[in-house]
Amino acid sequence: MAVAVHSRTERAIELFHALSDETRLEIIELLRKGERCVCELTDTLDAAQSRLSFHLRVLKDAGIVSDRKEGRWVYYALDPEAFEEVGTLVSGMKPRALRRSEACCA
Amino acid sequence: MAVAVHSRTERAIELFHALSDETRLEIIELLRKGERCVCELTDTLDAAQSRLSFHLRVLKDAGIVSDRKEGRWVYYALDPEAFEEVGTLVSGMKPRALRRSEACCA
DNA sequence: CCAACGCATCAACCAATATTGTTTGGAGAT
DNA sequence: ATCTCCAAACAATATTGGTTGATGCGTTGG
Repeated sequence: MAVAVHSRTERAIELFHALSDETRLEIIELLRKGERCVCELTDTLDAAQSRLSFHLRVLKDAGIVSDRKEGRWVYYALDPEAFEEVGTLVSGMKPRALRRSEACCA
Repeated sequence: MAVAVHSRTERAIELFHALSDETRLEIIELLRKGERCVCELTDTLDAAQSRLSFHLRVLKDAGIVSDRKEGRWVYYALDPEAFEEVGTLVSGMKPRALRRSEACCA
């Protein structure tokens, strides 16, 4: 499921977009302490279940979290690889020229 | 100009949002080669001037690019500090527990 | 001084995203 | 079986974000 062949740029957009939302950053901050079920996230974040479900899906599609089903609960956890990937992407965006290579527009 | 006192989270959102758009990533890729005026960006990216102006503002507000006025041209360049900042932010988001600390919802 | 240029800003519009409430379905428990 | 609980899926609405075209302002060259 969710195959989606990504260009490098599309992948960057997906990751950065997933990280550019307050609720999702709060989820990530919570999950840093270890995996959590949706019920605890809704309690802690005081958010409607359907809202969290939406944001968890965005994070999951981006590969930032993974989910695991156990009984009637679903546990979400951070995927460390995603953060490595973001780090690599950011490194590749740094300027390689130190200002004023040669300007355009003479 | 653009004072805006940011919480850590708000700052992260601003940065990630600025990076989550194709046009803006293209601008960044171009600027890696050195500073450029808006006119060259419009030519290279084949984008309307007002469109680029919009995206350049987003990047500038986020501190990702800086601008320099010279005669009738405005030159934009990447600000390396911003990428350090993003790197730091990402590092601080990595999970500190390696899965299953203690689960909730027993 | 005026016309052309380079860029920012604004308003209007359209597309994409987020929120809310409701519904559906799967897993226990009784 | 049935009831309860958890979470995903759906639909409707509200909000945000990006694009476009027009306008305005400073700069430069004639």
